[in-house]
Amino acid sequence: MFRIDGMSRTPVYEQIIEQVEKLVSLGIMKAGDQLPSVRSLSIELSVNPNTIQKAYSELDSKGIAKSVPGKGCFIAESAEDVLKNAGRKKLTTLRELVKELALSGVTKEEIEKAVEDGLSIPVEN
Amino acid sequence: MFRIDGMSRTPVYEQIIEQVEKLVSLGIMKAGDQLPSVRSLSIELSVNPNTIQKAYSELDSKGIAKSVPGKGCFIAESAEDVLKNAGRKKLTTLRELVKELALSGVTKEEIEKAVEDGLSIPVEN
DNA sequence: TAACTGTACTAACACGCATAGTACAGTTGT
DNA sequence: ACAACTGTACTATGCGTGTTAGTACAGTTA
Repeated sequence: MFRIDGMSRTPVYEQIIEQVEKLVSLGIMKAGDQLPSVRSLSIELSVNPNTIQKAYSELDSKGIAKSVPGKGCFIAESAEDVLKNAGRKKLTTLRELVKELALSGVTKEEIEKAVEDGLSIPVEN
Repeated sequence: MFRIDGMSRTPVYEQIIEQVEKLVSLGIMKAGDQLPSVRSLSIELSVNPNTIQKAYSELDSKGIAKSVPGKGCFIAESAEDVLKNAGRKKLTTLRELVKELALSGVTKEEIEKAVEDGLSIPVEN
């Protein structure tokens, strides 16, 4: 269910966070669904339990997951909303990236084509 | 001429690189123009000379600047081309960001508007 | 010659990521 | 009640990287 890229510069715990968010965004996981336990996932990914806990506790802080001692870690009711709002904030990043591309000489057409591609391609991974 | 954000997670030397690239992209600096000396810039930004050197030597590796012992560090002839090609590669980043936004529930219209904004707004900073 | 330039090198420190190990408390099924 | 699971907390350690500090050397220029 999860996959870690050991060569990536982004920390393992962040990779996990991103993947959980992606699963929710894709509708593969919904509010109430249980995430793998800290220990089982740590074994599956061959990482330390503390690393998983860090990811889960951060997901908890964000309002994307809810950890319940003794029971497990579950997707929170607020998850979808949180991600939707986070997405809106990323629009700023998009604006800046487009500006940056335009500055470095990439044509308007190339940019618009890339956007179109991103919008049309349904899903992979 | 340069500004460092100490709170940012991106290393100081990378911030310098980005700003040099931006200056070239904006046409503010052109091939042959001299960058501040390692020592003077280190004082101006209150960072270690080694940090500046790291930035300059990386800019040299990229083909954006050319360091000449005894003389200084200058914008390379190849700078514009290098940045133009780098920009094209960032189109992939753009595609992925758009896909990510679409996934998290941001509408096509919102995305296209952000792109339009990025394309239209002339320049600031 | 003096004052500037880039370059090279070692040592040290700080911080964050990750590991290792242990322990405690709540929940669940038998 | 017990065993087996859950999340949580805490300390200690190792490691990589970014940064600082200090010194030194070589080329350029006035």
